[in-house]
Amino acid sequence: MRIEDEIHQKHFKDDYRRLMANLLFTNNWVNQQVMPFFKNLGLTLQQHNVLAILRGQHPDPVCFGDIQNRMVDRNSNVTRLIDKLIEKGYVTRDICAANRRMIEVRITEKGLEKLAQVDEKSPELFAKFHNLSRDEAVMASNLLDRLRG
Amino acid sequence: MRIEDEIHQKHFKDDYRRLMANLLFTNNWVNQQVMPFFKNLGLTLQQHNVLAILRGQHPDPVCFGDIQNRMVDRNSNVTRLIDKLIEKGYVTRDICAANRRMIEVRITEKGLEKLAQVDEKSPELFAKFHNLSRDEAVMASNLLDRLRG
DNA sequence: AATTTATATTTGTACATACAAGTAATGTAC
DNA sequence: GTACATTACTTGTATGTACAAATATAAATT
Repeated sequence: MRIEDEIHQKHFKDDYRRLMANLLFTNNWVNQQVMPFFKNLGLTLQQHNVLAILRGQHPDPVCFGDIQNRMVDRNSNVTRLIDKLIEKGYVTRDICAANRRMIEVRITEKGLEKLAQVDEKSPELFAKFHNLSRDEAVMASNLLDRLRG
Repeated sequence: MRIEDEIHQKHFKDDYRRLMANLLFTNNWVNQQVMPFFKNLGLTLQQHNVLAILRGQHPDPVCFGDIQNRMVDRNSNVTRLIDKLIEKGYVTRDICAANRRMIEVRITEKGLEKLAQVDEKSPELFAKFHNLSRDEAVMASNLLDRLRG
């Protein structure tokens, strides 16, 4: 469905305004696909993002700053995200011996199991994106890369 | 800059996961361009969206349900958005005589002036999107339309 | 070594969102 | 015309975000 029809707007002032509206609208659409999926598994999208970053380095730790820089959503408050993940037993946190300002975060076995559970179900989530062919997905992604300059 | 480099991730499991990360990341990027622009003018993106919808029907009123359906971000709480806009004197609200459940919202002169002020400055905002040609903006927009199915 | 500057994380707070429940007016069925 | 359902908006609340200020450690400067 064209963005014009989605938001009942006859036309846009120019193609860039149309693209901006479309990006914001599509982001909401993506969130509506993604949020219930993760909610069912007892996670938020951001919590999952952190766990995936930690698995990438496992068994090495990752510090807060690095987590922040690797997150898709940079605005997340890493301190509070980690608090939640500790409550659930998915990560551990320790003060770094070499630099006591830094916090070493590691994923636990329980965290790895949760991620495995997510992986098992995730094809069901990504099926919702298969309205585009793989080539089109690549093309869209490249256009977004170029949009950001 | 490629999404891989933005979030320091070597590769994605497939092109659809890459696209999803890219969409969420790019949405944040867009918000970071857009938010300060509107903040400077004393509005939020959603408040501006409502005002633009009201101008489209001016001098006719628009009811809450229609505002909701035309908004780019459907999750906004229209009641509270309108409260804010009334505080600022940009809109009026009246109970609809024909159906007393409905609320008629209208943009004021002051609201129209504020929108004119936004319009005057907006080329400065949209210049940030000119890393894509117009044709590419159209192509990106069409891919997003098709992604949503 | 004391002072300043920079880095890494935490905390506070105002505001926004998601989602469920509540209220009030209208429409429908009997 | 009373009872029930539906529509349109409002309110409450828990959680999340944005942004600024605070803390604590380390590094650099004098």
